[in-house]
Amino acid sequence: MEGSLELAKNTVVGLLKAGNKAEEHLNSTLKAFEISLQQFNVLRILRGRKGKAANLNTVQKRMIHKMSNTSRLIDKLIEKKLVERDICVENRRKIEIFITKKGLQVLEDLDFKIQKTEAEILNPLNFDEQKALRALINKITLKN
Amino acid sequence: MEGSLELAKNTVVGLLKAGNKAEEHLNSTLKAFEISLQQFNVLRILRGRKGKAANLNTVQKRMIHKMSNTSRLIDKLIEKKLVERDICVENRRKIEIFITKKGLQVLEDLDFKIQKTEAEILNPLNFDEQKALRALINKITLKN
DNA sequence: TTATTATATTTGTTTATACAATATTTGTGT
DNA sequence: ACACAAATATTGTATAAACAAATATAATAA
Repeated sequence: MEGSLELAKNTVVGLLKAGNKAEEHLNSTLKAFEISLQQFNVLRILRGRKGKAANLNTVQKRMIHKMSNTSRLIDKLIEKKLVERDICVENRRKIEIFITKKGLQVLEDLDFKIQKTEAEILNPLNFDEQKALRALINKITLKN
Repeated sequence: MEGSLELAKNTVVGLLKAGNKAEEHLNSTLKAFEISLQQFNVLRILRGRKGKAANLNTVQKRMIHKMSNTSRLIDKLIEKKLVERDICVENRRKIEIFITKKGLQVLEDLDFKIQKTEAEILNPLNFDEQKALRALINKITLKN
């Protein structure tokens, strides 16, 4: 019988490698657009809010990486005119971040390419296997 | 019925988040030992060779991250006297990397703590689920 | 009101990473 | 032997990340 320690070790290492491989793959797709995976992810988070503003905290919580310096990431997106930042009037400690039309346009241009990349990453898995994988991963990620 | 595009997107994002979460968890365990996950992983690769030397290429291929600059990572490990580097006599382009006794000792000190961390990461999954996860992940990682 | 604490974001600094360019050695073809 | 290409590792440089400290505002308590 297989040792559970060995299994856990292999599973964790595999998880890290799979995650990194996916990240590299996505980054190489994004490179032509001069946008990082992090930046792309923030744009998608903002688009998902359908016009509603997001403050830094909200964005940070949904980000892939922990990233204590999301401020600077937002700065980059502002430079590129993909998002805008306002000070929140009800609570001047907070900021409100919006995606711009240009940002939405960039996302639209990227959508298909990213879909293709995602499909390539998961290509060795059929539909049911993908569902199984997502379910297992969610168990890990959503706890706590 | 669920769209396969949506499934793929969620699965990939989940994979990235799970990988990063695991990485953060491991890094925080390693932090007390002033060793990074990358460095730890290289040490484990070298230990796995049981005395045989490894050249940079070999190490690189087994690393979690792609890392074009493994040289400098090795430099750090040498500074800490955890590994040694020689020029390969048969092919002077290559180098030979060994783990030192001190390196092995550090790994031994870490083994239990890392096992515990790995167990914590996978804690929401039972044995069979871990096996299923590993199998799915291997399919993704080992292709190509 | 004033001092204290908590919240939200930004900035400084150190370290790590990505990417490209540069050696250095070996292999190949002429 | 020589020129040229391939393999292997290292280094330079720009960008990103981690971590801690600082700033600014708001909430609370005395």
